[in-house]
Amino acid sequence: MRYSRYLLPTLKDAPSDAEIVSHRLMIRAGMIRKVASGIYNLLPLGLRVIRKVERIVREEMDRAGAQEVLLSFVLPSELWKESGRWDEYGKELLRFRDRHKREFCLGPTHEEAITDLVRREVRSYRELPKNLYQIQAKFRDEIRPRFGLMRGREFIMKDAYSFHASDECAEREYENMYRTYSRIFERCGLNFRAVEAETGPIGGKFSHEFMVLADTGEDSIATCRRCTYAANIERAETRRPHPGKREGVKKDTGIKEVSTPGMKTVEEVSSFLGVEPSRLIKTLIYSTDRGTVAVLVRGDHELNDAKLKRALDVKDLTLADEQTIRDVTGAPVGFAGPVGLKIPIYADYSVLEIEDGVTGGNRLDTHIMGVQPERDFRAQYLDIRKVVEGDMCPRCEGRVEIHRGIEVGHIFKLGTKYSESMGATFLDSDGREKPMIMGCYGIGIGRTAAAAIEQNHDASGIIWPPPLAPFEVELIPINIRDKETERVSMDIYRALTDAGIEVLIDDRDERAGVKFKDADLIGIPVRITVSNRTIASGSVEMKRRGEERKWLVKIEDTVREVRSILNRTP
RNA sequence: CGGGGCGUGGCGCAGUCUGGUAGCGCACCUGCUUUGGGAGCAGGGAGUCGGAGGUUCGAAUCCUCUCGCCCCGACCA
Repeated sequence: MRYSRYLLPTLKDAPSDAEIVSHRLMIRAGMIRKVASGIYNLLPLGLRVIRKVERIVREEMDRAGAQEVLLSFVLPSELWKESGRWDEYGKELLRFRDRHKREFCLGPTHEEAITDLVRREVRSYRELPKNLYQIQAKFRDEIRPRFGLMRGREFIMKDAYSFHASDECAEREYENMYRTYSRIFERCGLNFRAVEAETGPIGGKFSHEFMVLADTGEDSIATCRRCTYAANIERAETRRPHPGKREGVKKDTGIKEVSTPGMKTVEEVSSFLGVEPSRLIKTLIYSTDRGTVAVLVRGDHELNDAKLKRALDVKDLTLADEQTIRDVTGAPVGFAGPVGLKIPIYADYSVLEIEDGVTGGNRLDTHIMGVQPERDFRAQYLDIRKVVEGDMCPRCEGRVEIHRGIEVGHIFKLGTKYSESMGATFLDSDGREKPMIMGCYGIGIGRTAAAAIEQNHDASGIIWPPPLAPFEVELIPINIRDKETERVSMDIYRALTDAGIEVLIDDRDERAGVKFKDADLIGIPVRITVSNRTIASGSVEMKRRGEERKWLVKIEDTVREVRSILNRTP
C-alpha cells in the first residue's frame, strides 16, 4: 500500500476526551474516529487490525469444529418476550418500532436468536452437538461508554453458542472452547490469564473470563504465584483459617466500654484508640429479601458483595438505611457491633482469628474493647471478604497477587435456561423429549485490539504484536524525489509484496522526521529505511519497532531478512 | 439517575467574569528554500462561537430553554 494514497490521518494531539492510552493512540494513529458517544467509525488502518483479530478467531473456531453463521442484528421483541428478557434486560436494550408499530431491538447478545434458529431445525440427538458462531456488531446502550473501543455501545463481538444432548457433552465443549480461547489469545501475542468468573444462577466451575493483564483494566483478578489458581476478584476465595490458631487466648480479659466521641470510621477508631485496624471488627447492617442481618469483617478487610450474596443465597442485598440501623442497634450509623445484637450475624472467617477485638458499642459515641468472637457473640462464619494481595492461596501454599485485567473473552455453560423457556428440545435416544444443554462463548474483537495496545506501547506510539499489526513492514524512502532512492524503494516494495508480505510504503514527499514519527506512532513491526546513504553501500537499514538497534542489509537480501525477522517461511 | 465541567475553523486551546462585531498553536493551500527524527520564510483559505428564544443601539460574552459531550458518584463503612 502506498501511504500517499491511503486514508491515514495521524494526529499530533489527541482529543481531550480520550482518557486511556489505547483510545488516544487509536485516534492519533488514524484507526478510529468517533461518531457519537460509544460509537466509532473504523478507518482503513483500524479495520486491518480488526480483520487480523477476526481471522485468528475464525481459524481457531473453525479448527475447533464450530461453524460460522450470521444472525440478524435487528431482533423482533417476541423472541425476547419468550425468554423473559424483554422485561429483564433493562435500558441497555435499545428498542424501537417499525412502520407497522411492531417492536424490535438491536441485538446486545444472541441467545434468543440462535435458540430460535436451532429449535426450528434440530429435532434429534443424532444432530447434536452443534457449535455455531458469528462475528458481528452488537449494541448495548451502556450508561457510561468510555475508553474508545474498550467499552463502546456499538462493538464487534464473536459470539458462539453450543447445543448438546448431555451435560457431559456440554462440558467437553466447554473444555474445548477453553483450549481454543487460550490458543487465540496466545496467537494474538497477548499476556493473559484465564480466571474463574461469576457463574450466576448456574453455579459450579463452568465460567471463565480471559483477562489481558493491564493496569488500565476495569477488572481485578487474583492469581497465585505458585499454582495455576486465578479468579476474578468478585469470586476469588480466601483460605479458611486453621483451627486452633487462637490457642493463646487470655480467658480473663473482659470486655470494656470506651468513649469514642464522633469516631465512626475504621481509620478514626483505630488511630483514636491506638489499635491496629486488623483488630477492629466492622459491623455492617444489610437489608435482604430475607430480613435484616449483621455482617462482620475485619477492619483491614473489605466485604465482597458478590460472595456474600451467594453465601446467604439472597437476591437483594443493600446496606440498611439509617432508620433500620437505629432500630436494630439502638445507635446511629458508625457504632454498630455484634455484642448483644438480636438479628442473625454472619462473619468472615478472618474475624475468628481476632482475640482482643474492638467493635461498636451499639450506643452513640461508644465502642467496646477486649471483644472475643464466640465468647462475646455468636455468628455463622463464611468466606465473604475480598481477597487482598499477599493472602494465602486457597489451593496451595503460595500467596496471592492482585492484577488489573481487561476482559477480552468469556466462556460460560448456560445449561437449559434458554432451551427450556423457548422450547428448544430434541428427542433423545430413549425416545424422550429433552431441552438442549447450551453453552455460550464470547470474544470482544475491538476490545482485544485495544487491549493489545494497552499492553504494547511506548511514549512514541503503538508497538503491535506482529500477528495483529495492520502491515508487517513499513518502507521509508527518505527522499522520494531522489530518483535512485525511489527506484530502489519501489523495487523492494514489489519484491516484498510479491513475497506475500504486507507493506506500507511511505512515498509521501515529507521530511524524514515526519515519516519516522508517523511510523513510530502506527507501530508496524519492521521498518526499512532507504536513502542515498544506504544505497551508497548497496544496503537498506532495518529496524524493529520497540527496539533501538538498527542494522544494514544488502538490498538483494531484504526479502530474506524480513522473512527471518517475521519468522516466516518462503 | 445524582453531582461537577465543557461545547469557539479538522485537532488542541485563549477570549466569556467587566457586552463593542473573533484570536493563537498545530493541520490545510500556493511559492521559494530545505531533505535521516514532527523545517524556514512569505502569502492564503477556512469558524451560523452547539441550537432556539430573549435583554440591548450592539451578544461568543448577560438571561431562559434545549441538544450534545466529558468526568466523578450511584451500598466501600
